[in-house]
Amino acid sequence: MSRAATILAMYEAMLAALGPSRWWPGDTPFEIAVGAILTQNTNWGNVEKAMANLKVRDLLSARTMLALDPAELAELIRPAGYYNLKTVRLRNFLNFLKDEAEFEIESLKAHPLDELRDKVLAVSGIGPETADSILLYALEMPTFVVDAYTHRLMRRHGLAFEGIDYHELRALFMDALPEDVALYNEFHALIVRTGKEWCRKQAGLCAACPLQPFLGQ
DNA sequence: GACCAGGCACATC
DNA sequence: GATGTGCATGGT
Repeated sequence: MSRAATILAMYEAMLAALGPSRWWPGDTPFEIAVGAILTQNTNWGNVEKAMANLKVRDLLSARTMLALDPAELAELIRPAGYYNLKTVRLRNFLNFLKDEAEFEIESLKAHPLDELRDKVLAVSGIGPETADSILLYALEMPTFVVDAYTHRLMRRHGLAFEGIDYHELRALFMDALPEDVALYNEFHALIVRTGKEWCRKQAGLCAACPLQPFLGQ
């Protein structure tokens, strides 16, 4: 089987085992973008606590959050960890939304994908995974999200060389798959869900993992 | 108490 | 250009 065919077959296997994901967890494009920043190297459960702090105070809008005292914002997002750092990163992104979109995140959709991706990546604190998460899940633009689970999965299955970087791994998926927002969305979600369930950092591969049959291909 | 979780920027060599 | 380090909470 070609690598592209294997990748598609792995997708089908994960989908059959887990069912559709309905990602990203978040009600609005702005909420999704905030979650993408807060979840950097952090358990999603902690992010939910921070999001709840913002939501219950009705602060979940770009204009409102930028007007907040940074120290207050930091206290609200504290459960998400790295809260001082993430306060700076969030504010960098909020200023970007103000300058580039007059606080209307969805207006960013008017930009061509590659151009917008470069602009978002230029925001300090937004790296490739966060940028792609925002573009794919908040703005529904066709870019593939690579994360630690994706690296681990592809390495363990011998589908990517050791030390492959973000850009190369993203290209590997985008070359193998048709350009399809819904497919990219579901694929990344399934990789994360599969990783959480069966493929933690130090765990061996579990026989029950839907991807077990693909080992060694 | 150690390890882990949907990264990123920056320092240093 | 590669490698190391700081950032921090909460669950297992």
